[in-house]
Amino acid sequence: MSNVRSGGTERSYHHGHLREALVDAAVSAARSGGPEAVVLRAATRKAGVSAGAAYRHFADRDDLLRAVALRCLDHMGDLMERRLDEAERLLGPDGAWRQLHVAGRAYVEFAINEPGWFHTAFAIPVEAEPRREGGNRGLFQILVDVLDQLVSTGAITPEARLRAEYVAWSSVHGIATLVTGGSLRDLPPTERDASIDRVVRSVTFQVDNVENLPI
Amino acid sequence: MSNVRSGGTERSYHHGHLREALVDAAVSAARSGGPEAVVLRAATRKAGVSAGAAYRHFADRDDLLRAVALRCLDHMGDLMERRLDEAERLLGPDGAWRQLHVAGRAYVEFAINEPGWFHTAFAIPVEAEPRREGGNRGLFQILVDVLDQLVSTGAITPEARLRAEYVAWSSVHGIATLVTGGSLRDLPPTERDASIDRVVRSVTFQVDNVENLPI
DNA sequence: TGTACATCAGTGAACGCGCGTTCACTGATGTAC
DNA sequence: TGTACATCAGTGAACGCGCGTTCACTGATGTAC
Repeated sequence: MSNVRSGGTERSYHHGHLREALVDAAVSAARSGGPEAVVLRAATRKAGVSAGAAYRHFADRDDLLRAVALRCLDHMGDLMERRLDEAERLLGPDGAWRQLHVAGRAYVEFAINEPGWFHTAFAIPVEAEPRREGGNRGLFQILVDVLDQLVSTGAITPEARLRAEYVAWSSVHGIATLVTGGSLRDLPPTERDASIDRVVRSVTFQVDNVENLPI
Repeated sequence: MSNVRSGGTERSYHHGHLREALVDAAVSAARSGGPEAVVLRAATRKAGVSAGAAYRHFADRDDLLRAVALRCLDHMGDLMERRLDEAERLLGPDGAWRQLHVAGRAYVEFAINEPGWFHTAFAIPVEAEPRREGGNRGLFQILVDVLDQLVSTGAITPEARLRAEYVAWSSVHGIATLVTGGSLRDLPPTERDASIDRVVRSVTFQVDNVENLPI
């Protein structure tokens, strides 16, 4: 079974697409088990190949984990792009604000629906790959673009734009983390959703205000 | 060395405080290595005791990890209480806002100065212990109290108070996570600190605003 | 005050586990002539 | 078109590792009489 190619033909000595097959296997393990489930030997087993074969394609286990994390980030970026595309049709003059809102919501949506992938995406440092043809812009770039649009449409001042990515990202990443396995893991779903809603909405006010506090 | 009591007397067959000794050992391992460094066998070795002895005090490894996480949360709560106490002397009429600010800052301060403990604190679900004599109120209770004071001093409306803990906590937990080992791990320190500052300040606006957005 | 005994904290040896990684090898592929 | 050969992806056996956990045991402690 496992040593048969997708076409149904017997697997030859050379696999042909082993690298992808290993990443596929590990990505699917990570989906249910998170980063800990990214296990070299398990991936080779699933690909129907001996354990040592992995080392023709990855320097070590972390190298595989990085590849898996990239795929998880990619899935996340895909969802965000998709949600932004869907929202674009509905766009009014306050469009830039709504994009920020939609992007944030999609971020948390992904974390909730794919907690394994979400945690794997951030389990190891990866430097962004050059954008692939047909690929999404990447999480961070999407956020940057949306915030830049707030400035270019005059919704916020350039002063408010400064470090706004950290503000927006922190909120959304924080609620996503707390709610998927963190301390808020056991919130009842309706309360959980209301909280997410409150957090995502409040990002607007965070980004929009830059006055100084008394201290 | 390791099998000698603190008084310098030879260790007897019965350790006397093995549970604490094991937690101490594991807490100190977690400080530099995070939750993965909480290893039963290592803790017994450090306490100068056989591996099996741990099972007189902990059901399994997770049981030890929970005890360690509680201690980490406790350290965190201590820092927050301390910072709040220090700030109290300086308090003016806008005191409640400043308390929120100080508490948030202390949260991130802890994460940055003790990343191992910070990650261990949230590595496993723990239900809060009853408050010990002289102990702190616990992270979440501190946050709740501070937010309640915003209402009682009239700084925010009861409506704004609703789910404000999630909003405040998400921001602060998000930036702490991203900056300690997360995607913002490599931010240069000055930029990092400026970002933390921006995020913590912006919590105010998040909490203070509850208007509805167009969507 | 002394002795028998229950209690229970710690011993030490062993188990099974699955992992990451290395290495000399072998089989398939494709290229040069 | 056929043959020699270099290349390199995959084999399979082995290594060392340290872990969590169990178990029959032993030694110290404190309590009842």
